[in-house]
Amino acid sequence: MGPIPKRRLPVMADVAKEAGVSHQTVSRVLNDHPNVRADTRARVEAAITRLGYRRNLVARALVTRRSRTLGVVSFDTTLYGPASTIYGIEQAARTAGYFVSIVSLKSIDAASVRDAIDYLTEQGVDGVVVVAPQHSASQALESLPTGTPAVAVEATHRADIPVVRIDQAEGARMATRHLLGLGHETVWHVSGPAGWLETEGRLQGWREALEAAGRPVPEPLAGDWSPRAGYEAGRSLAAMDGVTAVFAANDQMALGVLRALSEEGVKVPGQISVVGFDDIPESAFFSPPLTTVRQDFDVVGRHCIEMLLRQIDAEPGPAERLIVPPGFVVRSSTASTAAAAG
Amino acid sequence: MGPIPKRRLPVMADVAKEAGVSHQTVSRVLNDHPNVRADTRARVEAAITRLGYRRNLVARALVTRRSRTLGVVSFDTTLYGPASTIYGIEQAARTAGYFVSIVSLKSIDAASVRDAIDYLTEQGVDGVVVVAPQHSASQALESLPTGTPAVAVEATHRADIPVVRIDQAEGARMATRHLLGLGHETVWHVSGPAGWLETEGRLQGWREALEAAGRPVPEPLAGDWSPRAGYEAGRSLAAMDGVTAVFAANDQMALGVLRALSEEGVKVPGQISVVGFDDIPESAFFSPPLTTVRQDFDVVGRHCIEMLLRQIDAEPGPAERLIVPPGFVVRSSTASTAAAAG
DNA sequence: CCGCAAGATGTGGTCGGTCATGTCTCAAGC
DNA sequence: GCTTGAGACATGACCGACCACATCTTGCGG
Repeated sequence: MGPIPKRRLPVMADVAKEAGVSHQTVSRVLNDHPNVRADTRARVEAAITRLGYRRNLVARALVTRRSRTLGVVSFDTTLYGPASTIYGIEQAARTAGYFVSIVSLKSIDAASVRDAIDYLTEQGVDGVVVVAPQHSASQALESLPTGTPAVAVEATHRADIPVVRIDQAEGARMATRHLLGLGHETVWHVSGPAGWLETEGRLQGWREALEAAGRPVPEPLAGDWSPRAGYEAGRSLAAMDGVTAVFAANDQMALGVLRALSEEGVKVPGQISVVGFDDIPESAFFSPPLTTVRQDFDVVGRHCIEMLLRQIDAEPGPAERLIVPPGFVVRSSTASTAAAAG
Repeated sequence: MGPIPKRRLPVMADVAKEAGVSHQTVSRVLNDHPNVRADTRARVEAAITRLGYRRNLVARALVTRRSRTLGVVSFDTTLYGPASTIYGIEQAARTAGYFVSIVSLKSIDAASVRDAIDYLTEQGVDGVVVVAPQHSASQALESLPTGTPAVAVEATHRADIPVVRIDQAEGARMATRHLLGLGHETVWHVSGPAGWLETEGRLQGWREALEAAGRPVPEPLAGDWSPRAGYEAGRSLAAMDGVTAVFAANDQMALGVLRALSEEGVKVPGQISVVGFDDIPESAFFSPPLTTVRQDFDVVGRHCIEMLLRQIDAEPGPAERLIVPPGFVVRSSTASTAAAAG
């Protein structure tokens, strides 16, 4: 036996020859058209397995103008939120028979988002979901050519692009009301970085809940989602007088706050109650286990795909806006002031 | 004005007509060939921007037989390790001008890995990186047609597929030696789930370090990477006598251990020292901050792409095996037994 | 002023599928 | 027996790029 001849992969014509039919019939079998006799179909299928034929989706995409690939633009896929959202997106897309091509940005200016979308468009994606909840990203969507199926997570300025978002303000309200309900006079807030839609939604909900209860609104401490930022905010908080309740804009920062307070000898929830946002898998095991707002990222991802596919398949109707309600998980990082006093 | 005519996107021929040249010249400008006169080039470029032309990469892929897309198969992209690795992969791929198509598996049997690879191959990816460090995945790679550029993270049975991996055993040895060096008689281990290569590497390193020092090797407690599993292991450990040092196979489980010990009133590191593995961003802020083995996932991702591209561009040489050394970060969850005694 | 090589540009075929259309067979209906 | 029509299959054009090769320009030496 000589060396195996380096032959190219079999194509449809090869299968056709092998089965003694035309390439068109092979195509019909592949796309299971009704008008193929059972024995012909069997012969073709046998030829396919015999040759190990795989259809070339690139060629198919060229003529159908459908790549069956969806593009995802995201910011920092290392964070729990984006990672989970993308996971949901990928699962839903694949069960629908779509591929997912991902671009994760390290910088969040409008230009890079635009570039990313261009890049994906050039590749011929059938639609795009943008998971970059910053103003800059939201602006970048404006330059998207009309008619390109797209879905935004959190928000966009464009009225013709559907949006899936979690009700951030409501989550913040739940957190704040919970603390107020425990008897705290007011609630301090460690916010996310500027420019993020989540940051604003959570700030707004927190402020609203405070104002609705006629409580003073302390100056928020700005963080950047990292545990370190939370830690620094925690140290400042510990040094201040009269702080009894803190609402951190995410669980990682809440962890930092917890750490700082523990180092300063401040008891949680004895002296200060802490609430987070996200419900990452770790938060149930913080010291103490964290009371937090639950976000269902999975659900967000699935809805994105649903809405995107609807746009691709159907005629464009009015752009939907889907708002996913957050949940609230009470654990041991919050307590009533009565208990604290006692 | 009537409705805007629904015109298709401009193609090369349109640009050619607009610029008064042939499509071939447009192609030459696009691929910046040398033999085009400067003014012709300028005219073509002007036409391109005027028409808003974007080259159709699908058509290009059909004839060049290069999709400039890389496939990634991964298990649970929600976990910090895979997520970070994929992030590194994506960044490196994009700077090299490649797209990344991701398939994340929810079940880890060989069949699904095989399906995923098939799926990607059909789509015409130029290469595949498999980030599924389980035996099953490793086995699935065996059926990969020879000649398909591929890289495995952690391991594979195939000698012709390059591997990038972090030296798990060495990391475990570092952790164990560190604890032994602090005077602990032996070290308990909370391991990962069966079937994972990391689980085995870490078990092996831990056992080796113990045996090298002539210490007894306790029965490991099996976990599943989750904080909850760590928590349960922690409770068992707290109920046992003579436990002074615990090495958890990842940081999340270490967190669970920490939590359980704290609930049982066991002081860390006063009575028991705990070491983790991964160095997730949170671990520096655990209570107490976690001593752990640092894995450079980013670096792994980058190396994967480097090796994959080398395979795609160059002739296949011998398969490389790259072993990335782990780091070790000492924080406050470990202490010497002397201190504990005192 | 011609020849000729190098440079600039055009022509047609090709990648591997799908789609529209055409041909052929065969049974039902008059 | 002949039309008719539907089912089964084949043929050729086409998607939009790249590539090999042909052709037309140039510039320069003799």
